[in-house]
Amino acid sequence: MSTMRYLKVAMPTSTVEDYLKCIHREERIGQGRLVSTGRIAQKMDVAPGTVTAMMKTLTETGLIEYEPYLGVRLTDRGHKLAAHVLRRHRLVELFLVEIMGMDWSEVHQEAEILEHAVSDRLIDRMDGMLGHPTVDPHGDPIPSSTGALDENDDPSLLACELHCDLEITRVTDQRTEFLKLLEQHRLTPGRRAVVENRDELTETVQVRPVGGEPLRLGFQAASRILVGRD
Amino acid sequence: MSTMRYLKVAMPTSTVEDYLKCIHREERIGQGRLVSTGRIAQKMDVAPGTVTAMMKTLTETGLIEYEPYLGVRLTDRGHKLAAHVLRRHRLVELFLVEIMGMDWSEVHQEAEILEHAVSDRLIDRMDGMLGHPTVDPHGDPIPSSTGALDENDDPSLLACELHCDLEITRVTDQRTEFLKLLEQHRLTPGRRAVVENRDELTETVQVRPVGGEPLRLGFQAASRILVGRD
DNA sequence: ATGGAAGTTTTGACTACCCAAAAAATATAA
DNA sequence: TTATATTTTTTGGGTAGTCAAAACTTCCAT
Repeated sequence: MSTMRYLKVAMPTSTVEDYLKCIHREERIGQGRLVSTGRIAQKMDVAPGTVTAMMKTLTETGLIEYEPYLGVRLTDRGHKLAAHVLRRHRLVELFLVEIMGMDWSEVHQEAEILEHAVSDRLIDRMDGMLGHPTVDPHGDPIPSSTGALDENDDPSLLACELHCDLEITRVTDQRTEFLKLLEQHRLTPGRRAVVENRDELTETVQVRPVGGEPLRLGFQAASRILVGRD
Repeated sequence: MSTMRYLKVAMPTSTVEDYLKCIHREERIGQGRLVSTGRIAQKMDVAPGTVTAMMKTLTETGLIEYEPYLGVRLTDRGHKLAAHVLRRHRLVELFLVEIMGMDWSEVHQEAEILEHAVSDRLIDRMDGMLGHPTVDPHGDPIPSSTGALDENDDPSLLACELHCDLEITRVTDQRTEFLKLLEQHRLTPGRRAVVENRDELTETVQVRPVGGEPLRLGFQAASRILVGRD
């Protein structure tokens, strides 16, 4: 006899989708360690108790495994659902930039809402229209329609080689103003740049984009710009 | 001294937007008469008591005027908000047909959700991309960004002249299967047709599209196809 | 090893929806 | 004009999501 548990299976609400996205992201940052409810509360900007309550319902729907006082982790179903939301989000972002001509710095907010509203049929059309792209305007990988996601593990400006011509591959910061700054300095995905020096005392990195003025970034900011060699 | 009333002013929920759309439509059908809560309940597919409760909150937010036991009417603010939702809905529908290549018979459902999710900025882009259109794929007029809406008052197949070459201008029925049928018979907005006869006994109308086989429609169905003389 | 500090869960309460069924008002028909 | 049918409102109750603050665990430093 197998131990059966009854799962509530229903269309996930957009709130649930947002929690899953959050747990997915934090799981990656924490390299697979359990994600604490406090961390989720902070990222989702809700009270701690709200998260505990939600974790219980996500457990009942089989989307996460929850260890009280320790934290949570996504189940396979949770991972798959999170990947689908991410796919919608990132395809929408790319669509808004490529087809609608919007600025890469402003599409995140828009996609944050549309990701819950576009149908699979519409998403597939966008996907086709964009030529089955693999990354969004920020260099974030787009999960496949089956939920497969291959994160690149490029180093950030904090870990890459110095004095070496590198390509910006990804920016993992969605704040509009930060993205606008990068755009002004030609530090957007696809462009090339050289890290000229790294200073442990001031905790800054100096990066020079090809055809642009050098920019000095704090370690935190630098860690959100990933680079690869051609 | 003026009689001041405190209004709750907040971002309307998508539920509120749906109620306003419904009242707007029924107000038109009823030619300005008060719309009964029962009718709203039926169209919105909710229990009567639910509507009464919602009418109270819509009154508090200044979107409708509510006369208990008699019915409701939109205020100016209610009209304006309904027109904005309609604008979003209809621009999205046209966008899905023109830019995304979707079928006119299936875009209504999609727009029903997207109308609550697209930002003003995105809607303005769609509007520009489409060349500031005045009607959607079903011939429904698109309200201006200020909320102005000019309904055409073309006759339906039930009221138009017989044996006369007319242009289909609008179809006020969103059921996918009905729209597919019309498409097969070349009875879509922009095409031309002749009403060959109208039978009071069988309550049917025979319409012959140019370049298509004649189709016999019931009075109800016929009343939802509007025509104009070029 | 023990006494805070920090983090987590529980509790009670709130808003925005929704329903079923009882109560009240209005309309209709004899 | 009274009785009945119809419609509307009220009442009590439910779910999803939220917060504040009390209660409880866990962790860490002495």
